[in-house]
This record gives sequence, structure tokens and C-alpha cells, in this order.
Amino acid sequence: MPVRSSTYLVLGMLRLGASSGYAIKKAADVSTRFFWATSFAQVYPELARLERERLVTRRDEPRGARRRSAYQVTGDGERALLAWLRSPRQAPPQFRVEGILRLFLADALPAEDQRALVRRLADQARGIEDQIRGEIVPVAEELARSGTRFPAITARFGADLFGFGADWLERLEGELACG
Amino acid sequence: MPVRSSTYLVLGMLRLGASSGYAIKKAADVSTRFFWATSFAQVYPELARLERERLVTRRDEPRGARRRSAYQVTGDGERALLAWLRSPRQAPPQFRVEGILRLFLADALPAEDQRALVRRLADQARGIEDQIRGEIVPVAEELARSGTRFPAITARFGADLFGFGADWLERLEGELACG
DNA sequence: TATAGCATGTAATTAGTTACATGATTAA
DNA sequence: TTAATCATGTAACTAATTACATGCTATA
Repeated sequence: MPVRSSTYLVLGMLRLGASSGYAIKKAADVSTRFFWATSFAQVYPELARLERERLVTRRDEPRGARRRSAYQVTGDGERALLAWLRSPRQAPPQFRVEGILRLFLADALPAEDQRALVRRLADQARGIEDQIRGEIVPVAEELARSGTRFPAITARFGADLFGFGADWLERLEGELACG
Repeated sequence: MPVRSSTYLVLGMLRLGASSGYAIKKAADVSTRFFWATSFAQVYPELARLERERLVTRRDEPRGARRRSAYQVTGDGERALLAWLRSPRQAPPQFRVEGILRLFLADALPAEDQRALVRRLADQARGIEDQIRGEIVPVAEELARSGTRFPAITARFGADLFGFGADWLERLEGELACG
């Protein structure tokens, strides 16, 4: 059984109805982008690997003269996805937020620049919250109407989390201004 | 000017008083671990690069018969760090949380397993909150006594953020149980 | 006397990004 | 007719992890 989580992103997107590599990447852009981004250069080789491992099957489905490969999850693929969803394996979450690293090291800056930095971080967090509410939640709620509800739950979770972060940083900015 | 953020983690840790590669990695383990983890295999080559670029200087400072390299930030290094702290460049934050990817794809599971998954995610988030409050906040508050206050601010931010996530997921678990 | 921690690194591998290359179709 | 979008991929590079290798020192 494959261990890369990217495998399951691809398998899961196929299951949600994105049948080409192009569609999988585009679907990730409007759903998993903020907690699991991907790229064409990851998706296409991954699809090829999954086909070799018989977790998906490929068929030609050209649109006019434009070639197109449509993929479908096999029984084995479905089982692998379910096994991964149920597995208790907890890879340590990775945040890697450059902004927080800056915050951590902000003592090197004069007070004025510290405040400006916190302001920028708050704005960035708010901007992401807005993007999720504007671009991601609506798409996910559309999906929810056909019974697939976890994308919408995840989108709301992400928006609330970034919103909380933005509130927290705005409060900090206020405290720095008064200190 | 180097563009890898890991450069600034190393530079910043040196500035905070960790003078060897070993000490930098250990300091990251009790401070930046949850938003910017690192490893020996990253820190040592990075120090060598920084020395070549004259952003740090190296001197031998053996402890008894045990060899040890002590590094110090140069004027150029200090300037590079400050420039990076002030730069508005906003690398898109990367979450890559396997657990949230599972949540996103949870529609593939029967209701009982969905609830178990959300329960596990909530526990994981709570566990990280506890680790930050137990292991990271106290160390950072020690630093704050000598005037370096942003590590403690960052630690509290992390703890509050994971705490919020845990609360949110616990609430979701309750809703799934009643639905 | 042996285990945990200090200390430094390299090698091999895997993962991920950026840039490049190509060409069809559709809507303004 | 031209710009945007659909569609598929490869090549080169950078980043990061895991495993390996070595040896000292303090303490239980």
C-alpha cells in the first residue's frame, strides 16, 4: 500500500468526480489548496504510478481532436483509500508558515517594524479567510447539495481557523500599539 | 541575499544564543517545531553555506576532547536577517496536514468511522496544544524574562490556534453524533 | 558499565517546485 | 484574431527526510 499522502489526494479527487489530471489539479486549487496544495508536475506522474499499481484504470476520452485521459478508481484503489482514511497513522502536521517564523524572530526589529509585521500577518490571515469564504466554501456547498458534505465542513474549518488567527493577530497588534 | 526561509531560522537561532548546529536543532525542537521543523541534515549544510556567504563566522570551541564549532552572526548576517524580517514577501503558507486531507475525503467512510476520524483529529490537535503549553511556552517565558518576548507570543499563538482547532473538531464530533 | 545525551556530519532517497514545451478549443 | 482555458507531459532543480557513521562525556 502506498504511503505518500499525495496518492490519496489524487485517488480522492477521482472519487469526487475529477477524472483527468488537469481536473484533479484544478479541483485541488478550489478546495485543498490551503492545507494540501499540488501541481501538474505532481499529479501526472502520480496518476501514472497509480495505474501501474492498478489502483486506477486509464482510458482515452478525447474531446474533439484534443486528447484526454480519463481515470477511474478500481476496487483496489477504493480499498486503499478507505484503509488510509481509517488508519490511525498520524503524520506530524507541518505548518511551515514563513510569517510565523518572522513573528518568532521579531525581537530583532524596532517596535514600529514589529507592529507593521504583525499587521501584515493579520492581513494575510484575513485575506486567506476571505479567499476560502469567497472561492472555496461556495464550491464545496454546491457539492454538499449532492450529499458530499465533508468538503464544505473542511472549508468552513479552514475559514474559521484563519479567521481566528487574524483576530488573534489584530488583538496582538493593538496590544503592541499600547505597550 | 539568500531566499530559503531555513536560512533565517538558522540565523535567528544563532542570534537568540544557540551557537552550535546541535544547539540550533535542539532549540528548534522546543520552539519552532510545530510551524517550522528542522533536522541536523538541514542545519549543518546550511551553516556551511552561511559561512561561505560570510553571513556567519565559525570558530573551534571544543568542550574537552569533544570537538565543537561555534558560529556567530556577522554584520552582513544581521543585515540579511533584518531585511528578510522587514520584507513584505509573503510565501503562501503551507499547511499539509494529513488529518485535514482525511477530513476532506471523509464522505467515503460510513458514519461511525467518520465520527472516529473527527475524534482522532480533535485528540491530535489537543495533544499538540498540550505539548506547546507544557514544553514550549515555559521555555519561551524564560526567554521573555531577559527581554526576548516574541518566542513566548508565538508559542501562545500556536497553543491558542491548536486549541481552537480542537474545540471546533469536538463540536463537529458532537454534531455528527446527533445527526 | 552502560545508557542517555552531546556533537558533527554524509549518503541515499523522496518529495516538491519551476520552467519548459506543445497544441486544441472557446469566447470576447 | 487573440487571449484565456483545456490538456498533457518532461527536465532540471531545490528542499527535506531517513538512515547511517562516528566518537566523547556525564550520570545512574
